[in-house]
Amino acid sequence: MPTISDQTSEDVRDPDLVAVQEGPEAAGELTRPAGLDREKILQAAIDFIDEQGLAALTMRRLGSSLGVEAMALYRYVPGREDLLDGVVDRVVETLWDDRDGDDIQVVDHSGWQDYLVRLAHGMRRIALAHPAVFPLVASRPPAAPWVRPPLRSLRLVESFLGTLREGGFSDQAAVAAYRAYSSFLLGHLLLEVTQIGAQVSLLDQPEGDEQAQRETDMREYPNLARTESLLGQDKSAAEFEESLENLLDRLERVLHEARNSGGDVGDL
Amino acid sequence: MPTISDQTSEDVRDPDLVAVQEGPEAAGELTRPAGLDREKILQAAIDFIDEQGLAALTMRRLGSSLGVEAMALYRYVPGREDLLDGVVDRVVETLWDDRDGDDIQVVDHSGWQDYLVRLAHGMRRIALAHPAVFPLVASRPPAAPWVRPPLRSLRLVESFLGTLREGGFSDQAAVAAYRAYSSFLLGHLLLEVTQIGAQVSLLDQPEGDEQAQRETDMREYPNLARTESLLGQDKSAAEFEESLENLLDRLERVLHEARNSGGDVGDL
DNA sequence: CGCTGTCGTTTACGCCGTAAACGGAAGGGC
DNA sequence: GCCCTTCCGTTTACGGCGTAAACGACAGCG
Repeated sequence: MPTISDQTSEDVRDPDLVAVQEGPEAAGELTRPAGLDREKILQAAIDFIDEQGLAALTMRRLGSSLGVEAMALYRYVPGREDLLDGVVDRVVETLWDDRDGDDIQVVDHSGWQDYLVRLAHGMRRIALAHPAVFPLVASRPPAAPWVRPPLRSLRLVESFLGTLREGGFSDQAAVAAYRAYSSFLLGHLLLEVTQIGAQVSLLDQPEGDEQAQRETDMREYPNLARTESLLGQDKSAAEFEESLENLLDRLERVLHEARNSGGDVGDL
Repeated sequence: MPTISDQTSEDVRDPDLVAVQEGPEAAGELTRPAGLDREKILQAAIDFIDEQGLAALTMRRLGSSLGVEAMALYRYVPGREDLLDGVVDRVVETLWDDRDGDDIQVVDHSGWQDYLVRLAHGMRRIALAHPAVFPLVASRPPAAPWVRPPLRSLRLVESFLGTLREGGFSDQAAVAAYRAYSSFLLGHLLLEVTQIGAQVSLLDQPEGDEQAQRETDMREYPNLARTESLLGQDKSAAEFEESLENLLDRLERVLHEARNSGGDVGDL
């Protein structure tokens, strides 16, 4: 499907120009995706995963979603694996596009706590915006062993460490905080998007006799049966804030203890 | 490699019985993998992933690792996806085989704190024993939306909730603890096995001129450059204990506050 | 006009998951 | 002994995958 009918703005233009199929640079960059480039392909891949899921993404299908044969993609992308890496990079980079994103890169924050809160909210926004892409962000092998998902870029880790240093953390404490923080973020966000995916996939196959089967299942699990409605509730947002605050408290405690007792700045 | 040489106990047996290729039930279940069954296939898949990685696992290769054509597997396993589900189940079930595993299912513990510590150590043992399988444990869609990886079985969640109830938690607090605990476990363990994988994969391609390239990279990242050796250190075990203790402290605080102030047992 | 470089297409290959038909041995009733 | 069913691994086959390589078509430029 090459972008619905035959276009609107083009039909008005000079006939001979239209006849030669429209040069790629004419009419700005808001035309249809006729001319390929790497960014357009990556964005199309992100959209595709958001809509059809990661498993459905193949080079052939991605190509045809761009109105092009699969092999055309290989002029801009070395292969499927590199495409996925590019998708991850591009998604993570949207962190800087955020209203809060600007503040993250600016050196002058309202303190490291503010920075960590903004960063956490930014990553959560990304995860929720692309729940089907986030597992990729979480599990693709990082550039270096110490680049921990979901904080997947050197630039980001650099700003993280710099901010904590300015906040009074020693190098050791900053690194320890980086690790604790990334564990928290990854665990919470991955579970949150997994839950979204599971809820969606359960709607597909309602099954006929779930009632009888469930009761026999639940007979052996009284605690599950009793708390089922509680377990089903989604309080992700509140739990996220709670866990985040707890982590900040913990970091603050470490920081103050280190200040008061001089010596060992400790491993958090 | 069909379990070293040709066996010991079989060679002693009556020749004509041995000649007819050995019936599947004879000589116990410790014979070579001649007769297939679902458990043998799942174990072979786990071994295969541990050795060659998840991406290398195909039905054809798994078959030939068992000395059999790919299609033979389909008599015991409905398809590849179900095979992977089976792998996850089987790996998680080894939790009960542990020395501590026995204690986990026994009702009478030395308190819920002890239970949570044993459970955490048990899951960590599994993750480290099968680092290439663990991402599967982390990311496969769970049976129900509220079954949160890596605590992937109803039985496990049931015993978790039951233990906390016995420890004095309200249903709400127990469920909240379950969520906080699974987030912590998933985040920490997934990052720990990712790091293992990354270190291994970096050894494959040492590259010639990494020195010059790294320095140009690092010029823009002073905090990274300064803390590089710290970032490279692996203190996963200590951090795991630290985070776990912190989580237990937090839960304990919630529990006591709820006891003293009666009313709202809160969301942790 | 023809040369050259750019970019999408065509063709082809080997591997994948798996449906379906097949063959041959095991075991049980006559 | 025989045959017949049942079990279980193999063979064959199909469509889809990632991607290497050859192939036009067309734009810009001499």
